Amino acid sequence: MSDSPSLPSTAVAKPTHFLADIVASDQAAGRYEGQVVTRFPPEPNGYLHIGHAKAICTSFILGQSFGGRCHLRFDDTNPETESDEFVRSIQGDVRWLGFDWGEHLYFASDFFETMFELAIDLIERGLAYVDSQSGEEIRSNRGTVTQAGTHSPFRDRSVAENLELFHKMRAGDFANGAHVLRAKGDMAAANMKLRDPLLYRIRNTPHHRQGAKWCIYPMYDFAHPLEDALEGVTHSICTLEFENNRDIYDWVIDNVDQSRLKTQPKQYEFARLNIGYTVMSKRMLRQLVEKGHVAGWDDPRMPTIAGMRRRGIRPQAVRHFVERVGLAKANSQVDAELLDGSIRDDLNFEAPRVMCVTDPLSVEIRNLPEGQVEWLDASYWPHDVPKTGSRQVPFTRNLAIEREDFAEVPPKKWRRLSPGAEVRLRYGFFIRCEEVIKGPDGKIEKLICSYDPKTRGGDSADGRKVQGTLHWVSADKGVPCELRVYDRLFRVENPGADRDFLEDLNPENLRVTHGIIEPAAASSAGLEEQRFQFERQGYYWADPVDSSKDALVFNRIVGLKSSWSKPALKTPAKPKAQSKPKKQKVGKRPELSPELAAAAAALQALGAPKADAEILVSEATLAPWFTGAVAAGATPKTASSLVVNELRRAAGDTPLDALVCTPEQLAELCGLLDAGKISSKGGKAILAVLVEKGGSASALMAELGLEQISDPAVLRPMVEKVLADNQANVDAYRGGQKGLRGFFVGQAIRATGGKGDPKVLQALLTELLG
RNA sequence: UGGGGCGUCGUCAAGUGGUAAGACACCAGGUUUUGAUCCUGGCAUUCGCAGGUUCGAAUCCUGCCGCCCCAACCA
Repeated sequence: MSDSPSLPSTAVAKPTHFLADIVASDQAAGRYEGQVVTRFPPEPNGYLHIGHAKAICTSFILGQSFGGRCHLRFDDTNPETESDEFVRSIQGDVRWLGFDWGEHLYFASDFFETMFELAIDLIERGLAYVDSQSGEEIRSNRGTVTQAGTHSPFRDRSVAENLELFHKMRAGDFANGAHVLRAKGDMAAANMKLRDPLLYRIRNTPHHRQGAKWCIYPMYDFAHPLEDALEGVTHSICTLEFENNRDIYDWVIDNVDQSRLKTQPKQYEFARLNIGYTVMSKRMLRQLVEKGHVAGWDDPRMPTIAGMRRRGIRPQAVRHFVERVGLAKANSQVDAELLDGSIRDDLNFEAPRVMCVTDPLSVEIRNLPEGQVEWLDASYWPHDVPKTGSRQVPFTRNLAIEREDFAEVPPKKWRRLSPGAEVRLRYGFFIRCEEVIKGPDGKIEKLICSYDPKTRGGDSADGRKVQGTLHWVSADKGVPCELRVYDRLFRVENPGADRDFLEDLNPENLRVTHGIIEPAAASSAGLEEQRFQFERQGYYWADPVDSSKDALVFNRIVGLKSSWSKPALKTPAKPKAQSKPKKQKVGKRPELSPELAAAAAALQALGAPKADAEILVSEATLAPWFTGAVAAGATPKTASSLVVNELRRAAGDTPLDALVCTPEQLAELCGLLDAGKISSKGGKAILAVLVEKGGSASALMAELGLEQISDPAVLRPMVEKVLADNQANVDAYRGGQKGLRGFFVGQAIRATGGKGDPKVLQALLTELLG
């Protein structure tokens, strides 16, 4: 679009999901003059969460990758819950994710005047009326899912009266709820949303952007399509629960004054994101904050964008996660592990490795004199991260190691420290534990160790091996710090499924410890959003709110994956593959009514198989095709099969009694099929043309070149060539990979230009492949 | 219950009549001064179930089963 050069469209890879298919085909068909405009339309009444991130990424990337754009629009049509605070936080969150709406920032409220005019126009054309029923009356007169609603007694008010009332509504002459504006829909519609949907309601409440200008506000179903159309949106993407609203969306677009609309957008729905062990609903998130279960909307345990940001997750990780999750229409719940994995993948190449002991146990190096400092060079990066850089780490007499890295009685396969054992201190020396000092309560207070000066850097001169490598920090030179280790917010995968969701809260979703960090890391913590990997512990960064130079506070962003856990604490793995119940009860096929049964029997008498006959009588337009074709000489079985299995699909949206072809033409096609002149595939190709244009089946066969080749002598060399050209697959097939059969059939059919008789081809293949 | 959707590996998800992609998880080996990373290999004879059509069906037809959404003056 010429007026919007703001979004670089080249950098974004094209997605491959179903919405991308729709956009691509719209562009190919030249709809919207090839333009693609999407929008992200949050209501400013809460903070954005990771579910919104999916919607944001989807809409922005879809727009950008097809050379279009994506708008940010605030759907602020309900003044009672909305505020500027949310407008600001949402903008910040979208920007943080890396998206830019350029000049295309909109507010539904900026369109209020236009919407009002459009509503007036609807009233003038008799398509909307002012209803003065109470809310309760409106509800009860709407009917139920199985019963039609009843018309409002006010439905037939004159245009003049409607106009007058609506203007008075706007003027503030009425109390909340006194009147509403409704569209004249269909009170008997199966889709409840179409039963005279509400367009406007009275709300004597000031609006966060419009002030006291309005006291009537448009409803979502009226406002949303208009916002889209007024902005020039082409593809309006939302979540599955709006599927039922699509009909009104279209109604509004179709019935409103067309000259005011920039585009005629269409709505498409995708499945919202769900993740295990957390909640995503605004209501539940608000409760967590308001009841103090978390410290705020940006608490690092929250699935909010603000929470993730404060936790230290980078937007790149979120975007990668959304990409991995995919996009479809099936309700689903993503494994929480996928998010963690995405965060680790991102940080693995971003975070320099440093050492921090999160739960210190004192170690005294007996043979290193007090005051002596061995400075050791330590790389910031492991061998497989292509980055360079290192720092000096002090090794002194008093050290700290992780309390859980020592076991007085080591379990099997223990690769850490234990009495008498030797381990390597990373980048440092080998040490051996010689003495364990306990306090009066029996708790281990200190380990007395010796170090081997000849192992400086971590390699022994004599080639002796050590059972493991531990991270450590000099207690003399290290810096104390607070560590906040976050775990899953909830202890069950589906919070609230069996009880109040608050009872499912994980009591250990935050563990605070006091540790010690090496000096080099301490001095760069908090600088330029510095993230670290604390070796063998996880990824951390300084909390942006609570950490300071004098009092370091680190958030654990995500732990490292570990294939080791203490046997006693080993978390029970997910219940292993409880394979689904293979059998399920099969339902009964409903009985045919006596009339239909008689009709079916008559068709059976004509030669139709029983199952086909029952289907043929199920729709009035179906049976004539069968009887007509049989009357024209078609074999009953072929005719019924064609009508039942193929005709309707080939007809598409065209009613069967409006097709241009005739039962006689169908009969001719049956004859070709029966005579083996064409394959079933060729028959379908002909049928597709027949329903569109009609004509002679045999003429079409000649025209389309579909006449079947059935002579084995002609086909054999072609099949032989296919096998010769695919020797590797032949070997694999003979080696037992029988699935390749389909590959050969496909190849053989292609080799014959689609004309080879599949039956003969199959026989040849059987013979030649053995 | 009427209507609208959706069922493909433990979890997501491609595939629309011709070899059941890929990712995460998992398992087994290898590298490793992080029990991490990385590398290699394995991981759906079968697509909710049952019939039918077809040389050939996850894909077409019929029926059934299961889950989600809709009866706010919320969005």
